[in-house]
Amino acid sequence: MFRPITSKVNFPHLEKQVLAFWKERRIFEKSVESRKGAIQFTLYEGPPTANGNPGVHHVLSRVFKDVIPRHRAMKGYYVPRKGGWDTHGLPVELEVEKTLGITSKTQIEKYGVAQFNAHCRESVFKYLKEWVAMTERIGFWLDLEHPYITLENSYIESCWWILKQLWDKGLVYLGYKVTPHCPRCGTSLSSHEVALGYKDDAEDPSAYIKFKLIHSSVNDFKLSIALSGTDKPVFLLAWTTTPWTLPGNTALAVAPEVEYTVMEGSEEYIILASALMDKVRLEGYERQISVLGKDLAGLKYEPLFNPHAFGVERKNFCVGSGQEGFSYEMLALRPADANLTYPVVTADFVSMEEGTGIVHIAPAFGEVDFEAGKNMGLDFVQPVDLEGKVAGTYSFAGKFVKDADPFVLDDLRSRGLLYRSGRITHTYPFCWRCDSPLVYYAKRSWYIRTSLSKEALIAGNAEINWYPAHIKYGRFGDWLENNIDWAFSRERYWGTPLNIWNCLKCGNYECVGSIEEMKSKPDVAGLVEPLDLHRPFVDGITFACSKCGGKMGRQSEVIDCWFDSGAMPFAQWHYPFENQDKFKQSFPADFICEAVDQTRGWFYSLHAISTLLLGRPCFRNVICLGHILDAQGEKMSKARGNVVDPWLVLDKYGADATRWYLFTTSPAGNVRRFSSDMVAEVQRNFLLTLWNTYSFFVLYANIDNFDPRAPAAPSLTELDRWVLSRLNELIADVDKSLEGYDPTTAGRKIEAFVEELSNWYVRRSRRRFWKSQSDSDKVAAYATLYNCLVTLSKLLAPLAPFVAEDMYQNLVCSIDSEAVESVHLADFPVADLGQVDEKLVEATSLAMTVCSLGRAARAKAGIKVRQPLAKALVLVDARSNTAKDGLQCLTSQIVDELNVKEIELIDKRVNGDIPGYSIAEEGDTWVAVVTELTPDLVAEGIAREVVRHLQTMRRSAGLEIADHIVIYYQGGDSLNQAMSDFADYIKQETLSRQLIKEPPPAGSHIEKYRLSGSEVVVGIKKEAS
RNA sequence: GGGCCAUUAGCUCAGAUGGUUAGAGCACGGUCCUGAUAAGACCGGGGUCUGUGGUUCGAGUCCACAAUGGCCCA
Repeated sequence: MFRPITSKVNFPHLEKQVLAFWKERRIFEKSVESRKGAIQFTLYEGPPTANGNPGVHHVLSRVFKDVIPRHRAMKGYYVPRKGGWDTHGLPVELEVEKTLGITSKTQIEKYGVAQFNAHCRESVFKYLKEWVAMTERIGFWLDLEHPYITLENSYIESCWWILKQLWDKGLVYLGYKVTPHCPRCGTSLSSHEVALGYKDDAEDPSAYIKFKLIHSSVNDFKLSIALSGTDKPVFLLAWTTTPWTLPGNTALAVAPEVEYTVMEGSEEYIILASALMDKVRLEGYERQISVLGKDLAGLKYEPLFNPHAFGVERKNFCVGSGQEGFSYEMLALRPADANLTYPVVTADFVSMEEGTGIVHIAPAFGEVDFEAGKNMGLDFVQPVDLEGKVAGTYSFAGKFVKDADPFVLDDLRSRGLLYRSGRITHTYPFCWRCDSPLVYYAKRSWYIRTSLSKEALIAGNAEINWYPAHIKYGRFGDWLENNIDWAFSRERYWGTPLNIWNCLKCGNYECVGSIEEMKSKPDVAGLVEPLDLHRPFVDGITFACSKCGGKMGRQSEVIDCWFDSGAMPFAQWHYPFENQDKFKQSFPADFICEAVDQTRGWFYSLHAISTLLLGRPCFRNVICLGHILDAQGEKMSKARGNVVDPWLVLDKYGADATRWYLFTTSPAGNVRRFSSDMVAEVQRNFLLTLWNTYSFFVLYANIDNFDPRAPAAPSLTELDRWVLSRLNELIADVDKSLEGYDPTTAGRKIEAFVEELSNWYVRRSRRRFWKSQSDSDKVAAYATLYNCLVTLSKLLAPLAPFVAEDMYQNLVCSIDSEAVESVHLADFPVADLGQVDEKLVEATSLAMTVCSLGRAARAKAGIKVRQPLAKALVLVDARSNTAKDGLQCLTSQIVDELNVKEIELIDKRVNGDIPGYSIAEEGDTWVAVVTELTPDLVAEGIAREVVRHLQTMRRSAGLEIADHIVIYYQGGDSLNQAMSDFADYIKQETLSRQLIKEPPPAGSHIEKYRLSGSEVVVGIKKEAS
């Protein structure tokens, strides 16, 4: 006996039982351990940043992370799955700042770093609970009992080791980086934060500035001819929206191959790009000559503000060097120079879209400017402090930069250096917290020299399979092609502390690669036991400089948390300090999976660290998921209030429905809209169809005491052979799709099969299950359907693990004590291609079309299917004998389905209407049904009508399917005729022993209705058994 | 401003390598079927395949440009 199945299933309830079963029997652990010794298949878990409650998008990535390993485990691989948690980083700090009501670094330091970090640690563990609960509920099998946690000393130590390796290879250096800086908060913002604060309607000055050329620097022939013998000053015209940056100007840039024009006015010459003359609208000037941008290169001009005259330092870029090849960028002080000039340079970033074609460069502000300054050895002048106030002795000194703008312009105007000024609205970033305009500011930062390994990064990427494929040479490939060094230090508190110490006496830098190394340094002091490798505790650790014996203190920065997560292939095992074997077995990963935003996040940090350290990639296959939007296509955000809580969906529809929806509704890489209505649809359309097929089987198999262990009856019908053919095709398709990291196609194929299984195989087989004699045909039907359902449970297991488990437990474990105790411990099905009969599949598909047309033909004539008809004429592709032959074998199925006495396959098309026939056609297929009814056919129709009523009555009387009844009836001639002519048929169909032509006795279930124009009374009574 | 992806019915999605009349599910209206079904069948309404050019005998499909949305970066 199988456990009886109700058709009214509650999936969330069922899933909780399955979860309890897995937990109690430790099925996950067994699914891993039972394959020990087999080839390993490795998943790297991209650690979730545990700084908030998990959302639907986290469910998405976690179910995709789950399905592939489940499949591989069933295929016989050893698939350990180590969980992990990303616990460091700015997001965690921000969350804590919010709860503490703190908004700046100064406040954090005042509050106390130790206490602040203690909050961070606590905050992270608070969310871990939520994450564990969600992970378990959705059936993501992951070892959460032994996860790696990035805040643990062992993890940090591995990170230190990695950095030391890179240090020893000369890949770590100190440089400058232009970062978006909030002058009010006094801190840099991450790119993510900057993205939060762009405003499209920021209003700023739009000023055209005149830079006075040093006449003697003109060496171009054309230019010198044009300007010879004149005393009129020559100006280069540049445009800016940030006048406050002008004191930092140290160069002007032109586009080398673009034409520039010298315009002559009454008092002066002005040079600008020819293409922009109309936009700038110089009035009262005449065109003199034209030259190319490169002809202007090398010209010198007078600074607008000579920094030396205003008490501001002038520096330039150079390279310093330290211990063992360690080098760093530095800015060296330049001597005061009253006759200072700045150069005109060429650059490819000069745009002809706006401005004058001559770009003002201030290397202290703006990344492009800074890079230009570094590459071309320009001067560096920083006239603004970190609070955004102008330094020095300018007339506008002490003012906030934006407030200084009008004063800068006034100053220039008074000296005749402002050509024109106005206002402009454009896009500009503001601090998302305090709304201050951001200032791009060059700051010191530690770098990893990834650009040196660009070729290796690109070569490694060639070995990785990306799903979808376009990421490989698209978003990720482009990112690698444009690789720049990784600025990995952060001036923050909660993170892996930077393991670089600096000698306060001689300036020497040393990188510490392990706890032991640190402890064994000469004169080490400040160690606090138990050791906590976080700030502020590591900040106090000092030791003696290996060069001069001076005191070394730690650089105060922490390491970018992307470095933490990218280090996980090593650090999750505390490699190389422990677990060297485990590391080797699990490197590289076969599979990783995250959303597309990780191309520059985790995908990159993994790839960069692995390539720099070992020269090869650390993952072979990667599914790169699209993002989830709300039902309207809007991004989900707390501010919009459109975030879907995954628990609502999980509680209402269950994890299988949610998983199935996420797998099948659109390809993994697509952006997708999430709506719980769609999850409901998946449940109705797929899961319930599957469930009903399963419960149908159990219902009848129990009535007939079907035993799948009995020797199979080999008398398979065409219908059985068809469904087994489809089943084996399905096995091959699903296996291939999952091997190819495509759960979407796998799920869709299963859906199509379940639809056919339910609506063709079971529909067409009902009579075989229902008939009273237990012959070999019936056994064949049971065996076939059983085979389909058991196989389905295994095919479903990776995708919908809960319902698969329930089916397997009931269909297999309940009757076979030898069977493995869970479907997830079973072997994945292997297709038997010998059972695939393509011709039969094709013929059946044709038969389905014929039935569909036959029903249409009946509908046109207004004849219900219950009314038998004498004959249907069928014409299939006239040229194809195979189609006709194939159909010939299936006529019994068509006869049944169309309720006709006979099918005639004809060879020639009949054109036009034929009297007495109703016709429907589609493509090459043509079906006509005879509409004429004989008295016999009418009587049979009535009999079927009666049966249908009786069946409904049985159900509404609450009888069991196998209960026997007695029938009482009264009615007109047509009823009497049908009851006597078709007595056997009626008795068999309705399980009745007697048909009694009398009024129903008391206690019968009675119905009155009209049949063929006369009133009938029918009663049924359960027969005492 | 740059890059990548997407755009097919009211909604969610299919539509190798270009080839008859562009499909499915949901939703809607009607009819039918049914002792597994919360389902199913048939019919119907609903499409300038985002737009504009181009290549071709032929374009939803290939190319260019544009629009809208999303993501990443400025």
